[in-house]
Amino acid sequence: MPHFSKKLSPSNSILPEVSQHAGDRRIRRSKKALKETLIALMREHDFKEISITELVRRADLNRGTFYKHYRDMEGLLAETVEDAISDLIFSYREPYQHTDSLDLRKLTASGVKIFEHVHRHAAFYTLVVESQALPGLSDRICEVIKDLSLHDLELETLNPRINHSLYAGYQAYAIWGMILEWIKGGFVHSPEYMANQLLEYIRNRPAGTDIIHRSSPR
Amino acid sequence: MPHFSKKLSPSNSILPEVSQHAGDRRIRRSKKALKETLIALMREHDFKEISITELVRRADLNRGTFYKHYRDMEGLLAETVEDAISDLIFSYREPYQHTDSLDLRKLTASGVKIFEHVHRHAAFYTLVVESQALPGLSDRICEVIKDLSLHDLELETLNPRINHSLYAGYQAYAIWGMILEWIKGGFVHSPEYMANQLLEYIRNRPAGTDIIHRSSPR
DNA sequence: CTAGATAATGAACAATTGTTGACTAAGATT
DNA sequence: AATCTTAGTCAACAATTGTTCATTATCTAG
Repeated sequence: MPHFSKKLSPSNSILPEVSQHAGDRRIRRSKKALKETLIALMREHDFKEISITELVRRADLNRGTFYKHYRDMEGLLAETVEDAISDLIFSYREPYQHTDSLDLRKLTASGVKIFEHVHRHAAFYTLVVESQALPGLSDRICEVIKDLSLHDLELETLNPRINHSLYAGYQAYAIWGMILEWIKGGFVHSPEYMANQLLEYIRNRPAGTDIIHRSSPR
Repeated sequence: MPHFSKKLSPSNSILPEVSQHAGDRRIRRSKKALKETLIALMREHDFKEISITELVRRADLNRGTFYKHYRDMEGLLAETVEDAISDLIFSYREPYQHTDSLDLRKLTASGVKIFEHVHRHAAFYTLVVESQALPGLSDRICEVIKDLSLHDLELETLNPRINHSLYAGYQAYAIWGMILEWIKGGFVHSPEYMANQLLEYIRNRPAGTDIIHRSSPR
């Protein structure tokens, strides 16, 4: 392991540690340095204020190195986000080995995994969301959630009156909406609480929505 | 009903025609020119490619004029989006005069108005969403939907196990998820269809979500 | 209509951006 | 270990950005 500057934490634990699939060690080193420095700078200034010149100066890299790998600042942030996404996808796929045939369990198991993923990278998500910077972060994440949950739900949703792609968008963004509230609230709830809430929202409908089937409760 | 086919309409009907509350006519003129030119340029290049220099050249304004009103390109786009938001808020508030006490009606009446708003500005929403540019457009719109629907739903949602702010985020982003699918699909559905789908999603739960209470229906 | 206010202009300015080419250093492959 | 490949460096470049200032044009208040 080569020399790290002692200024900040020696290993930046915010970064999801992915996209190390580049063959060349030099590329890995440079990209990692750029991502870590970006995160560090985002803790000090708004994303908008960070200049590429300052970034590479802090990362102790030549400016040309940045442009060799990224088109612009958004490109770097996008790849940093993509690293988190990879972990999300991995986390999401996992629980399916040990689910039984109950659709509800499947859905909430997925939900739990998503919430756990976000919670694991809480510092990262907080930073990115609060930095206004989101280069389509919401959209990218929802795209993933949508694809993943569409894959599950379209087979289960028997009601022929329901438009599947619209419903997938509905569900995916709904979950993301919960996550945003969670983030903005500073993660005061546990991932399990979040999953239980999701379950609650799907299972129980707000007052007045069950007009048609309402009967006397015991 | 916006006209799509023609290349460049003489008066750019995409712009929601708001934020004209600035007292000085010169400011109104400049801002309007900048917004219209921005829209025009976004039909040609990606948002990222548009330079302020080119913008003001096309708008026949001095570059200093731009900086007098906006911090940067995102600022201009943000205000353009804000104009649409104003119309959304207005549209949303409207239907509440003639709703009865049924919460479901209230909710779908709100939904209808939101869908109608988006449909009215279809060209605008398509442009902004497809331009990747969204300076937090999703977030801004959902913020509005959330505030508006939270105002309605928190009083109606009797279930004490439901976290209201989380639920508001859930509902707001869910609607936005539907809208995004709608936009990306090229508005093949009518606003009424969208509202009916929303109703369907809230009223009917997907198969398997009613496990616990499932018993012989009677 | 006049006078004060201020938006718009035009010109400078340092700084940053995005790109290029020649050169050096490091890693991958046999 | 030798060598082919390519990442990283350095310097230069035009272009754009963001800012300032004096001047002119236009608006609003009275």
